[in-house]
Amino acid sequence: MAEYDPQAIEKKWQARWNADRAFEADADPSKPKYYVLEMLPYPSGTMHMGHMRNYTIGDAIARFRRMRGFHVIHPMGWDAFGLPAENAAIQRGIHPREWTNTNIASFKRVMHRFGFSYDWRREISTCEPEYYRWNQWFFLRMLEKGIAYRKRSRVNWCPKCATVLANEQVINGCCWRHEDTPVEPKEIEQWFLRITQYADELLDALQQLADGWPERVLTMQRNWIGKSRGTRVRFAVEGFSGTSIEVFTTRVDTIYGASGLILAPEHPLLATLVEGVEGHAEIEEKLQTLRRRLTRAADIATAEKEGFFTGRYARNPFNGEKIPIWVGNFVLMEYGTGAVMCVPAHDDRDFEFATKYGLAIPIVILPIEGKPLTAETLNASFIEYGKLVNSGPYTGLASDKAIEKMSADAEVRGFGKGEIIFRLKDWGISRQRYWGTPIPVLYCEKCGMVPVPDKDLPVVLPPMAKFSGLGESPLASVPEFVNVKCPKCGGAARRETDTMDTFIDSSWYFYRYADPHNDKAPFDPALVRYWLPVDQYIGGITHAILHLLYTRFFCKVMRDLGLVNHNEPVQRLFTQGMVLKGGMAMSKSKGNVVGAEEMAQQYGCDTGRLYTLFAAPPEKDLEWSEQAIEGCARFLQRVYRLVSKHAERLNKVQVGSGAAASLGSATPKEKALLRKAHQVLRRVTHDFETRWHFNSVTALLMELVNEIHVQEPLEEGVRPEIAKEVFELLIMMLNPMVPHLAEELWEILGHAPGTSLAHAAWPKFVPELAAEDQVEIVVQVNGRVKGRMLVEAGLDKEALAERVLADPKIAQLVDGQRVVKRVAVPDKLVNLVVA
RNA sequence: GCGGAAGUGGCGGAAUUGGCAGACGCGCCAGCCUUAGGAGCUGGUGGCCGAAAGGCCGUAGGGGUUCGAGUCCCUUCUUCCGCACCA
Repeated sequence: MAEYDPQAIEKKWQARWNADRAFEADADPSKPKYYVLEMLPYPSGTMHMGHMRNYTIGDAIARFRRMRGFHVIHPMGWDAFGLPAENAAIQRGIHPREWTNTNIASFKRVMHRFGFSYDWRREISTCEPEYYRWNQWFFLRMLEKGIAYRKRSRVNWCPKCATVLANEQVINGCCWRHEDTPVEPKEIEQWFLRITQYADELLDALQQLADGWPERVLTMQRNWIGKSRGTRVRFAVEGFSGTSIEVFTTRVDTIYGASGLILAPEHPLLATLVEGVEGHAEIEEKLQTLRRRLTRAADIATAEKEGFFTGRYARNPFNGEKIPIWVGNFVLMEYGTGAVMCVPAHDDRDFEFATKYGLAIPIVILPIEGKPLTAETLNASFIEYGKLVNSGPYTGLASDKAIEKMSADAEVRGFGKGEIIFRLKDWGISRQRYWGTPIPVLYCEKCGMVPVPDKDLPVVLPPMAKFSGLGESPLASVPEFVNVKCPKCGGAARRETDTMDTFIDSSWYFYRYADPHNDKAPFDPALVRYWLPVDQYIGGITHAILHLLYTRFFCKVMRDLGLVNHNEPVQRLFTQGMVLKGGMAMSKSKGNVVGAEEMAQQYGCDTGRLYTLFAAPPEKDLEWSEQAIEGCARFLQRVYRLVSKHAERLNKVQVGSGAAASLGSATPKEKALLRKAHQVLRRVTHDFETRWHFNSVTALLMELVNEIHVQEPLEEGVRPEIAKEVFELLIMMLNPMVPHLAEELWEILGHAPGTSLAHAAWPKFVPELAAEDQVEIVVQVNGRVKGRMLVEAGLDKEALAERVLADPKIAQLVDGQRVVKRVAVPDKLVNLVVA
């Protein structure tokens, strides 16, 4: 008998699928569609089993859905722009395109080697002009709508390289190539996308995603958007008529307790304020120190609070009180107004600051219940809502009422208003890098900023010979690229030399899959209407915030452009766990990778697929074990041997009428086999449809195989058509997970050569076949298991209790005791409560 | 600090709605087969007591609801993850 030869089998079936175009599907409104999407990879390094887990899960789902009769779109592509390609160019002298394309070729080879059921006609690569021209097109549309705009913003600057560094190139506050050189902040003009315009909608729509997205992803997005309701209040500065400082607070009810204002060290007003103040030079120096610490400290959050008095005072607009203006390292310029009021009695941070620097700590909120606060007993701030005291006309109000009233009053009196602010900031997309999408605008001496007309798209990334990693945006060093004529006036103009953040590429790529070769538009809306939104997205938790927020934002922009008619791009999201080796995520630098190709070489990809599905539920991390994988290899061998052994007897037999019809005449062995097979089928189908616990699915299939072994020899007491039906059930259930072996066994069992299982109909669960004739009833006395007995299945509560009590052995258990209560659960148990 | 997830044998992990805890696999033990085994097959494998029958204990700790709790409620502890001086 032939042994299981995964290498030969896998090669054979991959060639067959390829020849049959088995996984190609075109839009067909008469059929239900299903969009399974795995996050597109950044092609870098070698593929390891950590990568493969993602695709294996997606492939199992795609294959299952096909068998369920869906028209499945399952595409793959490459997130091909990015910094590592450019770094490789700098370090090894390879062009980024060459480096990237080599990696893509290698990734693709491995994916083919694993037999993933992709429709390769839809493959995209984001670094090709055919793709990124549409990034440019979207950018121009956003420019028209005022969503894209320019403003000055801070970047990391390495003085030695004389270049801008990406965040990833900053290590411990220093340049990645000059580890002793601190990065300096530098302000340059950059492009932004107004994602904040959609902040409210991005937040609110999370509710609709509650069913299909993991709770923690929703929470992370919610926190990232960070909606906060509060009040903006303007404090006039003493001695500067017309100059005021605005603060944002969520607790305007505590404002009578403000004993100071604290500004962020970068606050723009500071320069004016401290000018001419006594000890000005000293103050300037302190400011410089604080600012430097802010840029350098890796752990700002845990840093001790530091600050100093500016020498100036402001007036609390509510009570006219004069309060000192301070600078504090813990006040963030990026959030709110970059200035806070200091209410030590009712804010932890202010309390710490005030205690350190001796600011007053007036109490203005008292707890509703419990002991009132006094200055003597106050050893920490009281931050909860309560009742106002010492607050002028607001004294006696509850916090929530006071906030409402005081915000309204501030507006009436003209020094503030209620406001909602977000933590979310606009998306800075300018990158001073080469390997990305050129931003399609130019700057004309006469006309200023001019968008590149649509007809001139794409703005093609010029080939570059040298990558020094020095200087500003690399594109600035290519005169043929930079120097152009203004499309408006024909005069001299120069191109924008920055490229786009690569998150743009991944924000809409899965729309392009629906219509990947369209050269008139990013996609045909009709095709997108059919295929989108994505039914199931699968990827790592690492993208829980940025990618998934940006893609939601893009969807809403496309909707407002009239390109799509849905509000959310992804209906269900699944975040799979990582693959660990030695407790750590696989990575080349840690030297703990299990290469996908090596793995396929040693065991075959089906074994690798099965192991990644079996070793842990898909959402949990999975520790790679060389020992445990042997178990999966053994199981597949066992299945192969089992089917081969019976093939000769079974492969001429027709299965068709179905076993259900002949149930009445079935032998005990046949009944046992069919029962197990259908019990397993019921649970496997449920798992494939809802929660994808492939580990449990695999265990069930192992149980079925064990049951078949128990019923051996099948030649005695099992008709071939029944045996064959059971084998077919097993093979079809295996197909989504180990498709190559399943196809081979299908053929061995007598199906015409090349009859692919890819579109075979998923077997139908037959309840009568799964039903037990007899069930073992657990008999409990006072909740403790005391015995078991076999009864016919389906007895109702009363009948079951009667049957159990009629049994002499059971009667003995409660002999002489009074049964005060009988609890019966049909087909499960009887609990006798005795006094 | 805030938010999220989770704690079950030596290990990975099972356990639809509250109903036999430990399925399935790894490892380990014993046996069979074999010239040999890092192959295959059979049986065993939560702890304690017991020759056995059987009994007691057991899902991080404590308490509760219930005829019955890994599952529900309260509480304490631990671990992992995310955000983190967000005013």
